[in-house]
Amino acid sequence: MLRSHNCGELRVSDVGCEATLCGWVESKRDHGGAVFIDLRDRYGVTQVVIGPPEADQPAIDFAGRVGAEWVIKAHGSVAHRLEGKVNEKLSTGEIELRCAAVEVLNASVAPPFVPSQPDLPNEDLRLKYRFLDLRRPQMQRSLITRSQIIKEMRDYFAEHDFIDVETPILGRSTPEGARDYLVPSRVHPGQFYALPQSPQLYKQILMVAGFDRYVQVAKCFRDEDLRADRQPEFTQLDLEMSFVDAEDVIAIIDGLVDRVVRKVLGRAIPTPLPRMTFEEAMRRYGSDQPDLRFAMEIVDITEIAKTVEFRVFRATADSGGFVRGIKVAGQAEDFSRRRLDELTEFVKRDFGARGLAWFRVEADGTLWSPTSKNFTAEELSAITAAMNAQPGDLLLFLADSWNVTCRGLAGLRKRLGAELKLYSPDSLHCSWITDFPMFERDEESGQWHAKHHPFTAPLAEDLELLATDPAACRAQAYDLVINGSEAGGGTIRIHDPATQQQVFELLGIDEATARDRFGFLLDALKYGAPPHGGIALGIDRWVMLLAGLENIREVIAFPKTQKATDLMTEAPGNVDADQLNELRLRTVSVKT
RNA sequence: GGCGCUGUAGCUCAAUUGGUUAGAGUACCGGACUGUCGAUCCGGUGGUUGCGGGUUCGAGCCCCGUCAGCGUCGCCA
Repeated sequence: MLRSHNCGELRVSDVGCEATLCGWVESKRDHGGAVFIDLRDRYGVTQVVIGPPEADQPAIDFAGRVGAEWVIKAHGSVAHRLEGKVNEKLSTGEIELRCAAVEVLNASVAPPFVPSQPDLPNEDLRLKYRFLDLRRPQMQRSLITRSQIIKEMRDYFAEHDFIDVETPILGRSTPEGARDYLVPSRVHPGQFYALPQSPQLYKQILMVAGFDRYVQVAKCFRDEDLRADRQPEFTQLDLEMSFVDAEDVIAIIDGLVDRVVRKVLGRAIPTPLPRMTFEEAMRRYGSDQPDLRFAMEIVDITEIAKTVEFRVFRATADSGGFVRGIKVAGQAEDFSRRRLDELTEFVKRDFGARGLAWFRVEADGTLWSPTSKNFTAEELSAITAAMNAQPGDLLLFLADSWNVTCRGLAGLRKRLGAELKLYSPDSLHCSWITDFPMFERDEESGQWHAKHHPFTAPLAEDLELLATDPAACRAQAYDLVINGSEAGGGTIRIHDPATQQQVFELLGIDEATARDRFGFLLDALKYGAPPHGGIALGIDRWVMLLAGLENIREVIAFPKTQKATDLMTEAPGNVDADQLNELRLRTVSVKT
């Protein structure tokens, strides 16, 4: 090692010792006759002093010429700082390293920004110079937290008899699901591998093979548009277990959550984690990933709406729609017309709502709204009672289809929760959402789609509904939700060929297609497949949520932009004509 | 693909209603300085206001297009 200590460990107890430090020049204070350098590495910052009596003037002048982000080595003796010169901001602030000279290991050109800069540079600049951005203590903390979380996961599963098995990155494209990233085959011109959206099929095969408990930190790829919490390549903690039901998988993950939160955050989270069915989540929060850090539950006033004059409510309720709303406690005064117009625009634009009805609860407990003249006093007080509204509250209602009221109110809830700071930044709420529907119906084509994936087993008591009422058929599926974000999801799988066949038929996957795309799984299921199930956890999201960050790029060393490019490497890029020829590929331009 | 926000010196930002030569801090360069820790002091370099077009006597500011980053809807079994 070029160093004897790191830049975060020297203390008063080391005073008098010799030490050699290596690191980056975080800042330099040049007094002509003495130079102070804050030397930074992953572990911290230590002040290095080059001045008399240790250093002669040429050495001091030399030290004065080092610049920001130069890499230097400093050898000297650890000394108490002078009386009253302790720096409270540094863990090493009671001491300094007094050196006769510094050695430059590598100079740096003037960086476009420095890691210690208080205002973050624009994100495109951070991504282009990621090697500088990653020097920032915040980024180092995030990636260290990520490493710790993964370490705890691996330890936990190793202790529970899980076997880590790697599965291929070059696989084959399967129908349904997200858009695949494709890799052309040179050996088989015109044919393509697909990068895995998840190791789903492989892990089921591993169960058939008798591995019993499988785990993997798996890179996954989905060619869909990005979001603040979504990257085209991401990492899952993927696992699968044999001879289990949903309770067993949930129990294992409860234990994992407890351990990771305890070991990494030093906090306790009560387990078993609370659970809620899909139906309840949609009814109370309008979302299958509700943010349970705050209440603001949805209230259904459709029955009241059926009796009122107000056409928007009445017509919706009478034609099978729903009138549902939320209460924004104590905010009647703080929401101007303009702000309410903004919310109206928001639910129209983002969720296709026809409008937003709102009421203020006046001091005397009566409701006021631009449309309140369309209601009788009795109707208004019925609404007040249903919403359990108090003077000063603001009531927001959507009158629409079930789906639009769910999505719109969930959107409002999420937005208002953040804007009004209805939860503390460090609150952590984990819960399970269970009993998802097996299928969703495409509203236009009427085609059924698997809500999770086509290998998901129905609840035993709903098995008959497969044939009679697919919409009502619930799945043995469970999602882990952390702070309103989907942090994991899994299912018990179908291990019976007849049921699998039935599901494929419903999904419109004919036998030939099924055989072509995943015949190997169907074959495997015939050779003694144990009942099995599992789950995949979104590691990037776990880290983001546990670190209290709002963006997944903050926990990924080299993330992609919203247009799926890497600003540092400039991927994707062009390739040589030779490479394309070898693959029998040609690009075509498409007029837009 | 739709909607929205942002783009001014290397970096972070300012610039009144559309009005003089686009400013500040920091970084950088030169100089001074022995106890600083956002060092300080003196001096200096640095601008096609993302790009293209338009309106106007006059555009950083208004309009259209375009590029990039971000947020979001669609999409994400």
